[in-house]
Amino acid sequence: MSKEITSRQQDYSQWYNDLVLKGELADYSAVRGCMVIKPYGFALWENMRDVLDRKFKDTGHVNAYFPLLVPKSLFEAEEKNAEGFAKECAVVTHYRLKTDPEKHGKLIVDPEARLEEELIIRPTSEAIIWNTYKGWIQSYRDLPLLINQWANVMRWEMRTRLFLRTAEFLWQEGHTAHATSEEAVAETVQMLDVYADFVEQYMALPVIKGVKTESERFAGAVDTYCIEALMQDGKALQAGTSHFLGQNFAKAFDVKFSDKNNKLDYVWATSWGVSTRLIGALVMAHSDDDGLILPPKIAPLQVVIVPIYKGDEQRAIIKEVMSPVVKMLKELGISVKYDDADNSRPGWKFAEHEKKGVPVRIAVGARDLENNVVEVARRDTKEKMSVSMDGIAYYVKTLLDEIQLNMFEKARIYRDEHITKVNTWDEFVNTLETKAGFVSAHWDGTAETEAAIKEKTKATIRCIPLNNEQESGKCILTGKPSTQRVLFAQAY
RNA sequence: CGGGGUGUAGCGUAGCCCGGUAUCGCGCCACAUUUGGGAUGUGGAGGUCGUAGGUUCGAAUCCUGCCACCCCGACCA
Repeated sequence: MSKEITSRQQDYSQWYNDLVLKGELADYSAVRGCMVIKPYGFALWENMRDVLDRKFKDTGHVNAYFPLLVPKSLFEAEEKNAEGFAKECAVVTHYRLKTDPEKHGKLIVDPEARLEEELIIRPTSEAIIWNTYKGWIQSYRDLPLLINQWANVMRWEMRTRLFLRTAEFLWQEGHTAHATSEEAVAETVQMLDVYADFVEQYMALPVIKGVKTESERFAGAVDTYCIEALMQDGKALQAGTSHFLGQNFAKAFDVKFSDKNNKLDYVWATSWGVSTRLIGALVMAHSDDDGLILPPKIAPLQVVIVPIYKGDEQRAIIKEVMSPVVKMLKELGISVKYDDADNSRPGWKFAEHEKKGVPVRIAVGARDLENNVVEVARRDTKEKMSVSMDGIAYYVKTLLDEIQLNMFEKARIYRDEHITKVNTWDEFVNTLETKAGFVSAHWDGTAETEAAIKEKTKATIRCIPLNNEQESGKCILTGKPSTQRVLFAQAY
């Protein structure tokens, strides 16, 4: 059916690109590794952002904004953080251009305008934020400090992919400061729960909550908590992270507070973030060979109505009959487009809206009007139903909820079927090669073994699941004793 | 950054080896007939051939640099 979209089977990567480009989520730009987020894709991001922002505020956070540029001296203050990001930083060295004396109409960097101190385009904002917090925190009364920022960041990645890994991306980053370690850990876990709830309830994407191993940890963190999702090709994708930073940044930026007993101590910190990468996850997890399939709760457009008419008179009559339906849907909080544009035919519109993943389509023609029905088609299962006009808005509202649940269930079943417990190295390798997905296996707890497994199979430890069942076993590679299974997978 | 590939109208392409001013399809515009799964006919518009140089009487074509994109690696959210 689809003339434009490469099938998953044929070329999974190309399928993904086709969906993003032809689903009008984003476009390539003239800048290396940077994409243009198109209106439809940005509307999706706005919906996601709005839900998350509400959740952050409901858990006591406020928004602020910090500078894009970070002086190098601040950036290097927290050693591990600086080291971790150093090789992917864009650096501002000059503040002026001038006309090229040799080539008319061209500009060159003015060598006279070199900055005394280079400025780093933030790959993440801990440095500039903690430098600021130093001035804001003196007493336990100033704590906790619970701030989030919506921003763009830049990481000069070697190889970029639309939404999944772009040089510049949009995200939110929460940065909090607390009086005790316990409180900071509780915050870290709370925000992980916020993310998990959002991704599962709104994006209809089941996740596994866990903790990263040392080698996968955020640079500068004591612990990195994460949510991991599974894509349709069996690869895992890190959907969000929440870091317990201990006192590392407080020490690096000298942020101390007096407690109730007038004792001076460094504050405890967290940071947490999700990015436009989530859109990539959404696309890869749910869509099919006909195009995007978007979950109703965050779809830019939930319902499209396509009238089918012969001549202007019928077109007017159908519009007349359907306008109360449109009104009613809007009153129920449903976004709806009445697509009676005369420049394309119904079949074209059907295909177009399927490609863009609109959850519900209503088609209505003269034949339907006679019978007081409409044709309702759902994007997730592609089922078509003839439904009475009476109470149609409520029917659609219920259907949207059902689609949301169905999408989650389908993804959950797929995910659960792709968590395989293995006990030997052969089973492990075989599972990765033939089935993919998460592989649950014993590991001896060392970074060396983890690296060796990555070297041999490309699989990494995605996480040690929270509330993990404790059981004794033997490491699949070394045979050394282990107390719990961890989740391996090949990842994006 | 290493290996492989690509860049010609909005999209997909032919032409390149062997230099002589760009082919076809879709889309777009106008009109007509159409409209329940990507309509049909007739007429028409649209191109600094990624970009900057070089060779040449003449470059989409040959040479060099650069840029971007795709795939595979290393790196990474």
